[in-house]
Amino acid sequence: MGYDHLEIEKKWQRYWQQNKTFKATAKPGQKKYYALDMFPYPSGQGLHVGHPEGYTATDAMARFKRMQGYNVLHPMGFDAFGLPAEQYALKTGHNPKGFTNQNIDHFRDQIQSLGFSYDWDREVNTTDPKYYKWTQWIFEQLYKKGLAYEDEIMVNWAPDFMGGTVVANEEVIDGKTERGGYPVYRVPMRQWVLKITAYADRLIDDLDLVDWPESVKEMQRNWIGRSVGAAVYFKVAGQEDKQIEVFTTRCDTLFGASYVTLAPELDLVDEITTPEQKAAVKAYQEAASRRSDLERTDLNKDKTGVFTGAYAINPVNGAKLPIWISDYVLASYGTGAVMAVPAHDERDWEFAKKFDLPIKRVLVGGDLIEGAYTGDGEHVNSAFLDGLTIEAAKTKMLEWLEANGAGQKKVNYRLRDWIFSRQRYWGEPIPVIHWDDGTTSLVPEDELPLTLPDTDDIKPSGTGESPLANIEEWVNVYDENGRHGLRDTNTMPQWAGSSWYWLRYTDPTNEQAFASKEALEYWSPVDLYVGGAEHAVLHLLYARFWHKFLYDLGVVPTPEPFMKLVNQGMILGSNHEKMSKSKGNVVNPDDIVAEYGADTLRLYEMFMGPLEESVPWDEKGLHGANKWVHRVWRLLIDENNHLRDRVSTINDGKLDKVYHQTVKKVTADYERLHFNTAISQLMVFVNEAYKVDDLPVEYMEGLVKMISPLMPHVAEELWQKLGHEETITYQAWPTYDESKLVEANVEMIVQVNGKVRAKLKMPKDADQATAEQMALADEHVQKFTTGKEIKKVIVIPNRIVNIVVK
RNA sequence: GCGGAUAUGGCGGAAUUGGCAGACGCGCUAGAUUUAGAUUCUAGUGUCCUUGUGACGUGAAGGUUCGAAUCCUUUUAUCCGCACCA
Repeated sequence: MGYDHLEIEKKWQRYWQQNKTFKATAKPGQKKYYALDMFPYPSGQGLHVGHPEGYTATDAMARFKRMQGYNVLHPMGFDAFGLPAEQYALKTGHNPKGFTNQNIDHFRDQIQSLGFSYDWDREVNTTDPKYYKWTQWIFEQLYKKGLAYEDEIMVNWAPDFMGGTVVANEEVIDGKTERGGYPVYRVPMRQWVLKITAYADRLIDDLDLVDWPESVKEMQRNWIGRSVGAAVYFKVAGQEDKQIEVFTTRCDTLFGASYVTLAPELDLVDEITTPEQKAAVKAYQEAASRRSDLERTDLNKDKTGVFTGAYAINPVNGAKLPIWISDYVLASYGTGAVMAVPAHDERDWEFAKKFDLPIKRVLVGGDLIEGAYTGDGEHVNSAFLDGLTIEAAKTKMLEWLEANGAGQKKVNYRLRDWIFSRQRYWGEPIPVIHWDDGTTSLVPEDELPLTLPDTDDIKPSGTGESPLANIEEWVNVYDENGRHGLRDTNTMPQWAGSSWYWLRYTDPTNEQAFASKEALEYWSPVDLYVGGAEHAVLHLLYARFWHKFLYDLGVVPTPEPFMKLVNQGMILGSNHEKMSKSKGNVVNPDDIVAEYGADTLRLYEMFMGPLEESVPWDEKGLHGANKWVHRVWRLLIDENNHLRDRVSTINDGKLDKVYHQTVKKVTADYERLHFNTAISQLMVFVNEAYKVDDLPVEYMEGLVKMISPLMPHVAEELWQKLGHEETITYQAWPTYDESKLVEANVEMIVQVNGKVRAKLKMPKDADQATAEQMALADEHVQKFTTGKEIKKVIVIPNRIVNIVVK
């Protein structure tokens, strides 16, 4: 009878649960390690093989760190507000709560079947009022600090989506909703907005504090899009009370400005347009407003625009510049106005060519017939800037602008404030009351959580408001003086609950605070955070924003939440394509666990390749992983399920070197999350162990410990068979002896002109002369050296001898 | 268009500092065990040829170096992100 995964995995999962083996308790004085997974949205489809990849990596780290003496926090929870549940509710007329909780139970069962060492007493669920009480509390603190405000803004209105809802910019793809593909229109609406832009600089600068993939940092920097430049003020000729503020990163080219361009949507356009141009401007504005963003960018190779009839005065030389409108200038970026320098900006150059506007060179270099010159060079035709290069000219121009009140240094961001309201039922209600007298107030903190009304009557309101608007007994409120008001019917976006959950895990049942100061100080920050690359910007930016806000309030101890971030790669279908139902290449982890066991799945997913890379699923590879699980078992256990006689205290020394090498490599590789190479080293060790007669019990215990982070069930069972009663979870990690790795003789490579010609045993640390002499004396080497002049001999001790001949 | 990443046998991948390219696994070939299959065990497995003590070989082309998968320049392909951001 061999290894029976069904019986053994169930046995140890039960043991861990009954003994609360992984319960984490803050122990001041003991070093801690916080290993975190991005918590899942519990979809109706259940777990996907992609989920266990990241989960196994953090779990292996958690188990490894426990054995190294760390007090480990390794929690799991559910990000359970979200669209599918709401859609289900609208379709079936049931409350999404029951459906969501069912899905959570299913997910939890699936996750538990994989043997992860989570402390389930710390499970969080974003839809639990005890949890979202604190999501609402954080919103209220933002409101009190002026970082949550209502504004009439252009939003993405999707009237056919969910009975009409507003979606965030990032949820719009090619003018359609990311989910469902419904058309999106830009309309003004009153929305809750969070002032994430107030944190723009710190969100960029503090990226230097964390150990994250460079690609993610770069994406965040680009998303925030900080650009340093200048605001320059242009007076409108003949209307001296009117001023146009432009933003430029190239104030050094101000002498080369030949016209000014405004976004067609600007109010100022109507004020300055001359009567003769009114009709043309009006027509252009209408045409532009009808074009979607897509048409204004992707599809638009050709520049369009209309002259307003008005002129602006260049503050630096008094030149009269025509004012145009064009949709290549975006109202949403900067001030919606640019000074056009066609000689040194490609867009301006194209526009000037098309409308035959003057192109004035102010920098030496390039050919202005061909296109704009954007490189560096000496300035010309620029009065006090002549002879300077770009950087020096910028500084000097800024000084001039400031001294003359014509402009100043300015920083601009691409990042916009975060539209925070959704017109949905299944989200955290925004705890705000709008009174009939026009005032607005927060739901008092001691009345939180403001819970969702428990109703099956969830229908679109039809007005653009959420289904909550239909529920009169919830919406209508009266204060102690009988004053009537209406609750805000907006709910928060799904990002809200996930913007602080790692803090809640540190103290998940606290009713006085979102977490105690002691718990936060002990467990913060998260040491390792693993999740998909799709969250590189949004989740991670919002999470950092909230964390920093709480840091400023003095309620969390670190400026950044996640010290090390790793994006696991995708597991592709066996056809190298992304797994999807329509392609029929989806693998269900339940089937793998049933057939091969969780240990095999875990081992295979970690052996497939580097954690960060996307790798195709391979049934044969999975089978190979299973073979190795059995191979380890058989190494130690005989056909009668007893420990083999070969495992004893006898050590003939044959495994010394490879064992110590293995401990060294596996320890270092686990530390770097290089599980695939750690596993390959363990395979090498097992292969060697099969070749010898005596298996020292010390080494076998070391082996079982080293496989335990990856294959915990089989490791527990083997540990028990080795005669131990306690779980392997808290056993000390094996150590290695550096002296066992070195031998008296080393093999040195002898090259002639860089080509390997011999491999010679030499005494360790043989000096240069000895090594050279031995190499030259070698018979085979001589075949390549005789009759040739030896120019040089390079000796790298204990490694290589390279003989250069001619 | 801009930015980032990747490219190594039939496949997944390894090579921590510029020092034996292809560890480990899959697959394949041959043999052993087995009634047979599965399993297990042993040996072999980059390409080429004149089978050697050989030549070539890390997307392509150059370069630096005694020595390059690794460093530099150019280039191609794929993936990801952004995209008239002034």
